[in-house]
Amino acid sequence: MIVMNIFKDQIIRLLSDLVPLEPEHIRQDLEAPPNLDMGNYAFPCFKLAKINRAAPGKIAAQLAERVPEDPLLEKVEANGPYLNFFLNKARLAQYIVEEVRQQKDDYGKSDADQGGTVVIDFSAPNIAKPFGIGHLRSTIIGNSLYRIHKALGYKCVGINYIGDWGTQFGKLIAAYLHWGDESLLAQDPINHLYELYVKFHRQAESDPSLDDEARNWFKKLEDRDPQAVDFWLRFRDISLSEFKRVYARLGVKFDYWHGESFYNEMLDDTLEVVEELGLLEQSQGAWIVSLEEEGMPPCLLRKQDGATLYATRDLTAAIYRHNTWQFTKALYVVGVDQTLYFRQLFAVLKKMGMQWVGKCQHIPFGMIRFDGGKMSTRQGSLVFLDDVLSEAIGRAQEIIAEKNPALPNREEVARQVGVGALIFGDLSNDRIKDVDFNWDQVMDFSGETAPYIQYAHARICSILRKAPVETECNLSLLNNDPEYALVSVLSKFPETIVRAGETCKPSFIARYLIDVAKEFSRFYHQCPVLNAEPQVRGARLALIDAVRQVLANGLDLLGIGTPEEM
RNA sequence: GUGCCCGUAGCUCAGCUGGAUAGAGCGUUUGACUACGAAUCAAAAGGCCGCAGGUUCGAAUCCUGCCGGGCACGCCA
Repeated sequence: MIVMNIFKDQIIRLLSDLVPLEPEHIRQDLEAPPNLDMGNYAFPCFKLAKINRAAPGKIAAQLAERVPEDPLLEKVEANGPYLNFFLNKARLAQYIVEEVRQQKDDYGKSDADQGGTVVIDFSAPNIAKPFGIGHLRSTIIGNSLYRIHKALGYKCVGINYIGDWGTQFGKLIAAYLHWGDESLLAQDPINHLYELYVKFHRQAESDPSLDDEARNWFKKLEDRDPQAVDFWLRFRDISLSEFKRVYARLGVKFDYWHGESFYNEMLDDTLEVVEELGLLEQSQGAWIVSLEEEGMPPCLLRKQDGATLYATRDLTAAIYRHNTWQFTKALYVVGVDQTLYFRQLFAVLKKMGMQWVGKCQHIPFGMIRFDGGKMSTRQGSLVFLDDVLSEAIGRAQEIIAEKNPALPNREEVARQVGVGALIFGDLSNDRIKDVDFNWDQVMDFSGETAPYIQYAHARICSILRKAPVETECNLSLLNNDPEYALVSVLSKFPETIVRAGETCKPSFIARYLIDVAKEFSRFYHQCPVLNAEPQVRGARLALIDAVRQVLANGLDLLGIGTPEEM
């Protein structure tokens, strides 16, 4: 039960007695005024104006007269064409603060086991390449969506669909055989593989025979050539252990590490089914599914040389996942550049009669560019995620050394703050937008950032260490402006999570947390807690405890830690 | 060339599915630490919401056309 609905439902009840509209209709029209001194809810009277053929302002004024007094409402006022409802501040404070403090970690969440299973495919780094900041977006957006859906009562399955198969391994093997160095590989595996990968692409521009060589090696790999498999296993292990280190720093976990190679044994079955359905046709030596009717280019499932493609594996993976989890939603957190590809993939599934394809959704995000250009592994213009993490954490350490040198547990706090800043910087903007990677911005911990929110949280913890929350307190004393603004913003947490889940946009949570932290900072500067008179002090302690809880719950949904001191 | 996405303050971005005077942060200028942590707060300056039409009582938001940028478009993933 969401406490805020008590107020909203009551307003709808009062209005539906006075107005010729269905309650659901009223609920839809009810909106939030642009700012608090216009009330908590506003009912626009334009539609009524049409029905009654009267000026909306006049209707609002008449309604204001006729709305009966109610203990939940302080007042109801007409403001132009709007009917504004002001909630009883004392009641609001009591209900909200009480609710947050009772539900604790669960405040804002929906009832468990309501929505079935959501499978989330995210991160999916390519094992032949280093972990660049390009993969950061999928990783943290997916991680947050996982947490948000869990909060909304879904069971979640997080899958890291590692790119551990494909032509790029042929390239890597070919490159290693040409220029590889055993001792370098042992010493600094990631960098060596990266150099090989870059060199391969540079050389292949002038020497196309390298590409043939690479394709050849991949074909051998698919045919289980022992030497090829041996290389593959080695490169895979090196990359995997490196990735796991990065995920640990980021604080990201997965339920399954089913990479592309996981589906190898099932690919023939998939192709067989496609063929039996009469969808497979040969074209220019390759095997394709035509999507002409759908107005799209064909989907390639087998190359001329017989090797499989990304789509073959993705098709198989989708079917496997549906068979295994019977998901109600399957989210693919993958860049916008693959939009057409996913439309093709889903179209093929549909042609195959997989009705559940409607539950599959591509969750696209914009590209990261660097110095104006697209970041490219091939050209070697890659920013390593690990380096970015180190820089951000280092920056946090510097600030701690300067401001709070006695801080216990400095290492972990610096990680939470530095990594938090990085994550928040990404999640706070609409995921569809391209982002320009900018060191200054990443290193700026002031303003609308995770450290700002964490700082508000730490300040609250600091006060609560000095004076724990009292068991009995009179929350109806919370009725001045800053207190009221804080209570109001706290009340919006549950609906914010719902919205973030429905749209798969964690940015709504991030923006919301800025609002909360900002209201708290205002309150903090205007309203003393420890030195307030005893009654008020008790109520304010409870209030800030609720704020602390919401900040922590919200940051957790973004995958950001909340240190008690920083 | 075709299709999809983006265009809001000097910079980075919000703007709640069409509603009230278009909002933040950074940067700039100016104030506030012997009240609970100044990674903070308060205030000022800063806008033809890319351009032009259209729909509507009402448009940054929806439609059309243009301009600018990005991405994708058969043997990569």
